[in-house]
Amino acid sequence: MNTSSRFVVAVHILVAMTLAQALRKLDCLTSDFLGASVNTNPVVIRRIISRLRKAGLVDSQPGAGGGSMLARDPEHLTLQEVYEAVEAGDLFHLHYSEPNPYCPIGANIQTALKGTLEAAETSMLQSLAQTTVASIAEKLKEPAMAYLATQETAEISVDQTS
Amino acid sequence: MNTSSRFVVAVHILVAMTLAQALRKLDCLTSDFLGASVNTNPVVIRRIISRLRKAGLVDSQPGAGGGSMLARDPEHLTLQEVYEAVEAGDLFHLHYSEPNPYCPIGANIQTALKGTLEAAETSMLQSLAQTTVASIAEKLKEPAMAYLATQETAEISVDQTS
DNA sequence: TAAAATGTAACAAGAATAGTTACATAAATA
DNA sequence: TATTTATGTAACTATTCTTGTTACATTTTA
Repeated sequence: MNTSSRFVVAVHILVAMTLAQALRKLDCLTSDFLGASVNTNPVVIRRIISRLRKAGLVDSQPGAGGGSMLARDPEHLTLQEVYEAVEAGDLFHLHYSEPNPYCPIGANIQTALKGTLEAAETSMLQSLAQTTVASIAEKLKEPAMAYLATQETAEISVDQTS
Repeated sequence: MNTSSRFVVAVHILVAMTLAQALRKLDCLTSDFLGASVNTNPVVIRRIISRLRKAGLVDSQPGAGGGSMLARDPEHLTLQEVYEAVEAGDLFHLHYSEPNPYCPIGANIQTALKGTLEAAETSMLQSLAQTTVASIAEKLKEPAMAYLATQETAEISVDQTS
């Protein structure tokens, strides 16, 4: 009755990259860093990034100083594309076992429902297409800037005590 | 990434009831009969009917001659109502473990996404609301009538041989 | 009272997701 | 060149959800 959490985590990752780029000019974020933000294992992050990379939404760089970064302008990257990159298959499950082909209902129900189910999935995707990664990042810009300010203060105080 | 098959099976059940009522004036269908049409165990049918009953879409009658029947006019029963009767919870999963509350992204991403996710789910439901159980049943009327004709012929031939 | 239904608990099987460890590979740097 | 720091991915476990199945109490009709 629901999607995996991959979609929401994928948006989280892309928003983090958008803000890192906009606020700190960071070109790469590591799966360790992203795992700490999402609160999961770095391998879970790398698996989702792997799907985003295959869809052309991010690039990755192995080795020291590496990580992943946006491959697309977040202003023109919609949540529909993110959804399609990380969620596989149709939204609606059909019957697990094929319905009885000798029953006139069983033999025809899936064909009869096809159009309705496709239209419903398309409506959902068109709704997601109205939102961009940049627009979500914009909502988080304020708290992110406030956070960075405290971080820089903390760094200074660390410098002072060392 | 998808719903359970309960939704499609629920529509199957309701369409069967609609056609039984329209073509044969049958007031009740048993879970055995429906299980044979859907191609699953009768208990699976009874579990789905249990949800439909709690939502007020069908009535059931225990005992000999019992079964289940529509409690609503199929002309005004939409697939949105069927979906909501058998699928629980939100369409989109949020993070499994709460994202890091000390990260400005982790602390705010769910709130920032809420509106978009709700709008997408609502779009899907509004699309399902455009289709009634009766309109799906109408598509199956032709094959169902053809099937009943062969069944009656078979019954007659059985009568003749007995 | 017997037969034919439902309702539901209990348990097994299967699939998908997420979490974890491990390790090969790649790139930067000392 | 060797070390460090990343990614990529395989393998395995745990959890959750769904479905399938058996069993049995309960209800209704005949």
